[in-house]
Amino acid sequence: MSVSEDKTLQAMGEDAPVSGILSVEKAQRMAEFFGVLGDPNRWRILSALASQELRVGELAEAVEMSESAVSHQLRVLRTMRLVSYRKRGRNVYYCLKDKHIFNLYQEASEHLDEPDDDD
Amino acid sequence: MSVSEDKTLQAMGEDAPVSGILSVEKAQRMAEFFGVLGDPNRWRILSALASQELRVGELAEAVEMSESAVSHQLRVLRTMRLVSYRKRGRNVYYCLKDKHIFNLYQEASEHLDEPDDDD
DNA sequence: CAAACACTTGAACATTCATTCAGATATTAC
DNA sequence: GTAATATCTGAATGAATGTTCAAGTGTTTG
Repeated sequence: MSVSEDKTLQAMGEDAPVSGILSVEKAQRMAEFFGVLGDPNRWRILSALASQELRVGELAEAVEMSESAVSHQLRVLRTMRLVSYRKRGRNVYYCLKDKHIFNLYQEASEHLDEPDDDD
Repeated sequence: MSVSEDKTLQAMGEDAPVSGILSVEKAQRMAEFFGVLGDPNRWRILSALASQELRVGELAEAVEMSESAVSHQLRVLRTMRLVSYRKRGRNVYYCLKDKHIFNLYQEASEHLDEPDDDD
């Protein structure tokens, strides 16, 4: 990326100075990331991992999904670096990778809890 | 990552005290909201509105989409209360509804820009 | 009034995506 | 070694989703 780094409100449009529109590439990356958070079962998995490290089997039982389905979703979450894991024997323990997920959750919650001023 | 002393962390699991898992309903609402942000064209629309209020036609031209497609997406964004609008004559002006979108963008950017410590 | 304009809506189509199911890999137990 | 356990993977199926196209509102202009 040739342009300066983004930290603020202005950052959103700095890729296209004239119209202030996100570049297709950046928009794509944003969409991919948020799309991963666009599934209820993935949120349940993430929330389960918020309190403790869990094995795949425990995770499957906790969120009431098949182990296969959980494994598939964990791969997606791994790809987006939302979870990390460590292998011990034939078990694999997963946990949240960083704190961004909490901030995103909080920000979304605030938005969803906001009253409808006007519509 | 550490578990205690983070109230946002606790909030994520407060619906299900035992296992700390988000309720199906809450997970569903989260997924619906983030799912809306899981499309590149919607991000381009939002970024276009970040700098200025725009009509549907202008928006369509700016993001290089058909007016119909833009209108469809604006309905989705309206449903999630991410944009608001005002009618003037036969024109409809759209703008961003609140600042949460900026915080979400920034948080996601930080996450995406993070180096891969381990994998 | 009719025509042009701005925007919205509904159905159809193509694509994407999450789960299931069967099988594969890898580790531990006997 | 074989059996059992834990997880992963690939193909297939069904559901969800975004765009296009055509038609539908509502508003302004001549």
